[in-house]
Amino acid sequence: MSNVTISDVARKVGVSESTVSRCLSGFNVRNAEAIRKAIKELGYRPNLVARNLKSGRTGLVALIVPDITNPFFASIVRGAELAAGEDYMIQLINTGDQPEREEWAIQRMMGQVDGIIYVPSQEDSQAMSDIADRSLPLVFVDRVIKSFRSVDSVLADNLTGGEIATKHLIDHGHTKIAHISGPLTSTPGKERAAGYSRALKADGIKEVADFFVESDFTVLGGYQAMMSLLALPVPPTAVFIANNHMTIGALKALKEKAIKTPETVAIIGFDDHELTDLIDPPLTVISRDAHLQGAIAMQTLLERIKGGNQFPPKRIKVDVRLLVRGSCGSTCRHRETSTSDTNKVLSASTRS
Amino acid sequence: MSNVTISDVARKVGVSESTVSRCLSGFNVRNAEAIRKAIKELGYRPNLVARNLKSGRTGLVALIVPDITNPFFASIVRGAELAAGEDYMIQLINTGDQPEREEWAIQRMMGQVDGIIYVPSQEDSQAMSDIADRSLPLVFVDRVIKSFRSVDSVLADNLTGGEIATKHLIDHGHTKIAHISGPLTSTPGKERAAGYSRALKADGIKEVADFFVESDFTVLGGYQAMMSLLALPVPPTAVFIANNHMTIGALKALKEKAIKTPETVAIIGFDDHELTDLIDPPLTVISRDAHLQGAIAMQTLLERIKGGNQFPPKRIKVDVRLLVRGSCGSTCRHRETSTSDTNKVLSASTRS
DNA sequence: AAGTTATCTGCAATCGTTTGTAGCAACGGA
DNA sequence: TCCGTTGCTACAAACGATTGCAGATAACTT
Repeated sequence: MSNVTISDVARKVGVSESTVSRCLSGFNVRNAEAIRKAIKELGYRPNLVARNLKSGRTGLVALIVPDITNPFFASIVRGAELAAGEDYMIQLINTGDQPEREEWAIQRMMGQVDGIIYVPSQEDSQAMSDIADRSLPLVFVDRVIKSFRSVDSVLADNLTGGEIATKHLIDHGHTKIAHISGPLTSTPGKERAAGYSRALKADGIKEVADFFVESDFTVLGGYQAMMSLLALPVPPTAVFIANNHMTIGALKALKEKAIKTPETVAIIGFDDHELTDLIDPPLTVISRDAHLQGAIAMQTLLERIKGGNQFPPKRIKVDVRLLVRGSCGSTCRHRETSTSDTNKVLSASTRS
Repeated sequence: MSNVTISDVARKVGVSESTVSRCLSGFNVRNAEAIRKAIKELGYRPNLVARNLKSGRTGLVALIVPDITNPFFASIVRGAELAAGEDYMIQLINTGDQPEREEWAIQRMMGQVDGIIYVPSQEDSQAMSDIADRSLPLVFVDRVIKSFRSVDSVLADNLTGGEIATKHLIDHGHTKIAHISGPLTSTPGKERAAGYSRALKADGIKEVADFFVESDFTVLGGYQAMMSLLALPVPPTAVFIANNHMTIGALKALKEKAIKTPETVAIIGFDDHELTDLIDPPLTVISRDAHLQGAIAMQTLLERIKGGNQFPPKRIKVDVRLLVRGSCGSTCRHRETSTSDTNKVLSASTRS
């Protein structure tokens, strides 16, 4: 109960409320000492809600993500928080990839936050019609909604990632290369699949329809997809899997079938994990700096909050790199390939 | 910019602001239809900040955790969010286990949220003096601050967990059993270590000072602790490790030294992980339902927000269970041992 | 000492809602 | 016909802070 107000303090000291207020905001005030004493004695804390009403800003930023339990999104959130500093607090919402919940969240957040960082589930969501009208600052992360071309976004270089991953498998002599993709209605699902196709085409390998399985970015989906690949008359000898959850599912399938990796089936995943180098064999993956991605998103949002629409929409792509471990049959020596070095600058300022 | 206010709507329809307000809160109003139409046309959304100022509540609950990147805390947050429903939103703060940041967070949250769910880093934190004065509802999760005996808390049954873990190693014939513990200044660190000691004592095994390494719940700490154990003249044949991060570090150490698990050193961890059954060997752990723990915490907090101090402080303990996999030398058949089944229903597990 | 600044103070309006109170009309029962 | 009830409505006062403005006091200047 925040029952002690600024007027209690004022009364106790014998000055007006405005004097106390000014004292708090750093102005020179005659009885500053007495005021500070009274504040301490009464245990007064300014009511931020009232302050915000007057100032028109809330100091809150909404972070709408599919599932904080996914370490990748957790890192994004962490990075965003670090970049927010002390001025902005984070309001977290998990959507579970349910469009209705996303819509609800957006509606609820409007008028309550100063801006939104949003990882939408589908490229054709309708949840956003209002947000544009009311010009609430918004940044897409990891995925975008197609109809909002003029909104800032911070994506990974998925196309290049998919390409590098597939090329890596080709370089190991594979030609029967499958892809377990995410939903093609989502940005990363679509782009990584495009990278896969492009790499195959570049090496003149014909795409086999059976080798392309569209799944749903979940553990179960990855499991089922891998099972269906293994059941093919001519199964693939290598699989590129489009995200971390599906990779886990696929590995469970391989383990269940007692199929050897990388001897029988080589595996390359997308997005790293704390434990990827402890599993057997250590997993080769395409990785990116999720912290950085979250930090850039927050930074962009804050600029937008401050600057309004002064500058044109940004479309930022974060680097992707190949972490070679054991699951494609390479040596375990870590080799890293990076798409470019353009955003190392931000990296330096946002790291803990 | 939330520039369209309730008075714009009122003016457009030709009624007073209060009529619009009442219409929004479900009262019978003559021009209800016209009002709804005007709201839609103008794109009016009530300013929640103003509403909150009047009502005195914010609809916000702070969740202060050490690190959302730890899947265990992520699950707690997720569980808490689900239990919050649509009435309360979550404000997330990562402290990185830094006491100053915890204190800052608490100060900042007061007067901004209706309640706090808090995972403190140390049992003797000073951050909390104000919170008690101002009787802001509070629930501790996973860890407590000693000087606040009269605050609700939702802990795991760490003592039993440590006991079961150690007993499991004893049952496999081990006598040279080490423990890598968390900080003894934290609740789970202390209690799990106590469980370890109790189990050894129960079987008449003498505690060896060298086999008890106090670490810090981090990956690096676990790595170093395991290294020091391996460097002993007589190294242990089994190790109970007090949390997931340290277990990862310890496994890296074992892998680096090419030491076989469970043949040379058996390992049992605390807290499960998505990938624990994919690593080699699959990891035997003590586990608990983090989702549930978060959900109970939120539920308790909401009761406290509604009911004030009507009921005495709750100290809830969540069950712990043993997941037997391969890292202690058992068969891979999943066996589960649970401390009890009392808290399948949320409200059933209250202990004084 | 008088005039001019500079510095501080209190009053009152304001942010956008909600809500108690009193007024007003319509309606029905006697 | 008159009065009591019902059902809405508008007015205005909150909620707890910030801030423009004008007045008051102090501090200089000459």
